[in-house]
Amino acid sequence: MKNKPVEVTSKITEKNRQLILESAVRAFAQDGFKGTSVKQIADDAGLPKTNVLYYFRSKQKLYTEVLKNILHVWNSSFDKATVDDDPAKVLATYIAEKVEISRTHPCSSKVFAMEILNGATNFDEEFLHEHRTWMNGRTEVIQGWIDQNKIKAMSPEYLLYHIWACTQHYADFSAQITNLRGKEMTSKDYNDVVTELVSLILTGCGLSVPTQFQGQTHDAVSA
Amino acid sequence: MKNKPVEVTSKITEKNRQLILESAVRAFAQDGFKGTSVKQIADDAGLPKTNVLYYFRSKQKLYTEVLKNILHVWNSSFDKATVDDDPAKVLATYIAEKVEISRTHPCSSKVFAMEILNGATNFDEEFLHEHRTWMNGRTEVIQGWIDQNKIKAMSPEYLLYHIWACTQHYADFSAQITNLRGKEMTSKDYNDVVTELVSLILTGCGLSVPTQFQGQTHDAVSA
DNA sequence: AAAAAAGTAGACCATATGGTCAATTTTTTA
DNA sequence: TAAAAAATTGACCATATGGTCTACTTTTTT
Repeated sequence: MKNKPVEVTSKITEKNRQLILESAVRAFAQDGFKGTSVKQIADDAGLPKTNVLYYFRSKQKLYTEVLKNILHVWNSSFDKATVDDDPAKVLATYIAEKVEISRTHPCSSKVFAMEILNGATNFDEEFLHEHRTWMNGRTEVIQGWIDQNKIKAMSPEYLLYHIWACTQHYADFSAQITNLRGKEMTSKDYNDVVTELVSLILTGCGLSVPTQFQGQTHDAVSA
Repeated sequence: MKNKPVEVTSKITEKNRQLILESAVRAFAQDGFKGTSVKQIADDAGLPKTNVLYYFRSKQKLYTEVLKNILHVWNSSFDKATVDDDPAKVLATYIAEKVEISRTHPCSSKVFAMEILNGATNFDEEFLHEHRTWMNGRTEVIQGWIDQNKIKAMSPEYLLYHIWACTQHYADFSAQITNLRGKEMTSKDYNDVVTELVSLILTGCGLSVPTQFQGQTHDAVSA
């Protein structure tokens, strides 16, 4: 009786690869590709440096793997939205999801940001093409909403940039935010961010905010 | 007759320091502090490595100097705005200025971004304190506008984060944007960004857009 | 023009780096 | 249980790194 039929990688391989990847994403987020040493990652993972090179054949290959893993996280419900969906709900949900990713995967966001800062030279052509295709599809949907007068006339492309910018900001610039507030953002603070940002963007698009995305207004007057 | 009374640094010192700083900001923007080598900077400046260490005593000191220079660029007209000013004009001008800085000083913006990504460990306490003070002053002004019902009730703090995020995005993520558009942003594109962003943010704040910040609407109907 | 100061630059050094090799141990397979 | 495969690990290597030292040249000062 074979109890390991299709499984190509052994348990121990999978466990160690995962362990290394987790250390790697933290390290690369701290110091970028060039600034991170294999030893640093190995120490963090509690393994000898040789082991890291054993599982991933080089620092470059490891980095590429980290990058690939990150892109998995990026998927969102917006990917499947159509022109027939309600733009307010779709955009608000998208914003909420992206803020949530910033909160739960700050290191991934940072590695991604740093890769682009450094010139985005480590993405393969396949990903770049996919990304362009995704963008074209999404701007078409938004343009469709505009054509149907569901949202204000505007550039769908820049709108998406602005949503990305704001949502990723909370991961990438957390050090600055922490300094300004004197303490780290809490889970509740992230909820406030969603409320504020959904209100800003949706109002900016000429949409009203769905009730489930309305927070307590700061100086709300009860009826 | 002394024709060099107070001048402490000689012409040649000033020229070389400037030359090195310019190479340094480009290099650090590419690879971050740890990832950049002194030789890299020296080669770019066309000087032997020893010279770079002669003018700035260490890589760390050079980096700190680069950082300090960047902060000079950051000043804007918003710094002096008061609660009596028109929020629409002040915010629109601030957005326009910040986008312009992203366009004209992309490397500075990138170094700053990377420094924060890496944990913001190289700012001195003086700067951090100044930054907090600036923030307190500015959020007070915005809160004043809210209290006077000039703009919608919202968190002034998050509003500023979102303005920063969007405006800096065009410098920091230029590689991604260039890939998506298939070509670099032109000066005209940056004008469009200002128009789009001012419209988004101001509308989001419940303000109408000052005429000088209104661009050609995409499907505008002339009277 | 002589002395002092500022600037240039190659040689050098200790350390860190990415990566290879070979030897050994552990795990899996038959 | 024996052979094969997978995993571990220290020794090792060529190169790159930040930085110093020393000798030399240029510029400035008096």
